Amino acid sequence: MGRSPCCSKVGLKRGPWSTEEDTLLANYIQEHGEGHWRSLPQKAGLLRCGKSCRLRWMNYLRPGIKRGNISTDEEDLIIRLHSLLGNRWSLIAGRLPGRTDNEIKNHWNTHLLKKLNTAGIQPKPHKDLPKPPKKSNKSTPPAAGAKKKKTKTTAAAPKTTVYLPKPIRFSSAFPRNNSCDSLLVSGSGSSSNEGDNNVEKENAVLKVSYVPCPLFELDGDENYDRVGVYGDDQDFLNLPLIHHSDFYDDVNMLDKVYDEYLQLL
DNA sequence: AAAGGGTGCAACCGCGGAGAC
DNA sequence: TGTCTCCGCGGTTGCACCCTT
Repeated sequence: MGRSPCCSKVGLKRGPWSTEEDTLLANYIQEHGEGHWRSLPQKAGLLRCGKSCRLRWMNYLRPGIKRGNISTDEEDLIIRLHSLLGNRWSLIAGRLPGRTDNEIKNHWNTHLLKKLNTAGIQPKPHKDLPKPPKKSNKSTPPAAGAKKKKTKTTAAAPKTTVYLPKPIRFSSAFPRNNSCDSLLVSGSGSSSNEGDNNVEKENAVLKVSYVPCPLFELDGDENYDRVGVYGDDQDFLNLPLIHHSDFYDDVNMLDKVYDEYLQLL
């Protein structure tokens, strides 16, 4: 195909953005709106490539961006969403208002991964899962792990079904307060002293939080989809779990996970 | 106080999807 | 149907800052 580079690198500035550049970009977007990133730098008087402008806007300049201080609740949610979605940072970010995919990705790689490792958990995003079906909706991203060297989806791919379950609450099953402490597993033994051993407690939270589940697809608005990656005739709910877990051994548990997720939102 | 290593974050890179033509 | 462009995504890198010795 001979894809041309997104921008000629000759004469374009790289590296950290100056406040002057930020101002130029922000002013231009305020006036003209987002989009047309390729032509934006020239029009805005920036010596940057469009991708760089877009990234700067999305991750830093965009109104409503929260920076730093990711709370434990947010961490918890990230872990849970990651267990559901894998490395689909944009989807995860979409569930955390004011957070960017880049920030979440960085936080995951620098903080949460370590925490999980400390807790003896090896996060396994759904690399081995079948790819989610392409939705007609443009917002559907590719499956995590299907990024590099991925082959084009075959035209003969089976027709897929998108499930749109109604949220059903199971609050009694997973009683939950703000910090999800109620999800602590008492099986590991001493949970007698409340709030004393923070590390153990945190690890327990992590152990519960990071539970591999079948793949879910979130759409852009406040609805959610359960995406069947299976053929029309197959009953998604009857399919076995792809990742086995001590915690989730039946379909009801999946619904509970769903409910937890909804409650978190 | 200085050096070295570690950490965290901003930015870049390369790829694929989607749409236009 | 094939090609091209734009856009967005996830993985990776570079570097400034922080911490330890």
